[in-house]
Amino acid sequence: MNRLGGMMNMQKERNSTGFLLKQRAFLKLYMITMTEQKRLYGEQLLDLMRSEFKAIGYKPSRSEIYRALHDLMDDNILKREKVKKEGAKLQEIILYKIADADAAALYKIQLKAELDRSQLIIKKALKDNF
Amino acid sequence: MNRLGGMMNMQKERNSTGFLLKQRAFLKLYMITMTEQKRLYGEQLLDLMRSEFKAIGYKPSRSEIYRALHDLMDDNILKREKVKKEGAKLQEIILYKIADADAAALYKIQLKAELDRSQLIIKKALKDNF
DNA sequence: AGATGAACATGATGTTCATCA
DNA sequence: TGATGAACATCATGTTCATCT
Repeated sequence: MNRLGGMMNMQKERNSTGFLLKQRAFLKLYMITMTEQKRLYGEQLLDLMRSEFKAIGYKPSRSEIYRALHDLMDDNILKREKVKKEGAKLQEIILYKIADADAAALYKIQLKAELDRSQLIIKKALKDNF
Repeated sequence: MNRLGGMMNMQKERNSTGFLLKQRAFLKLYMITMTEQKRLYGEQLLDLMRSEFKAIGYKPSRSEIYRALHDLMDDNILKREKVKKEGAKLQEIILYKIADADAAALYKIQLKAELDRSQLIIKKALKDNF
């Protein structure tokens, strides 16, 4: 079916039918921005997201946060730094930092477009149906 | 786990984590509104949706349209009417009409809330990340 | 042949369990 | 014992196939 066998998979990040953006992408965007502002580890990022969106009624799951972070490492946008958690217990946590600022910026630009498009869809639905 | 065994499943229509509304619900809303305005059959509803959203880049699949329609019949919001398609071929099509206007109105109210909430999520993301 | 719908396949995401320091 | 992540389960949705007039 694919005429050029060597054409392979660019742009995985896509909604085949083009409906609203996916939660995973949404979370990746937030993980980047939050990491730009402050070094945090997974559990903190989860708590922060939940408290931020509590009023709106959105409560992301723990796994989805970790999956977003792992994705961003695969994309070479974030990198990890293992750290001994200060305090009594010797526990290891994983702090994230930006690995490639340009790649991060590019991803954000793409997500901006996705968010704008999603907003258009919702606004149109509100106009058409109410 | 469930203290009251007889409590059973009210409110199926829900996003467990409360992210954006699902495509199915979005299409059900449109199917109701379009049917209020004009009696149409499945394939026409599909074409209409696709042309309406072509500019935005959203192209719903045929099956998802039919699933939305079937759902609405299960909900007793729409009902069907088999009709011989006028023109040469004797072909049967299925026109939809509102079965219960109150139920339709109620569903729309609920979807309005879902759309508003989704819009809040997207607006917040635009504000927080850009 | 166009319209409908079921069957099938996959993707997105929630839930549970294991591990590690 | 809290943090991390993998394994598992399920739901949402796209694709393919069958049927009927």
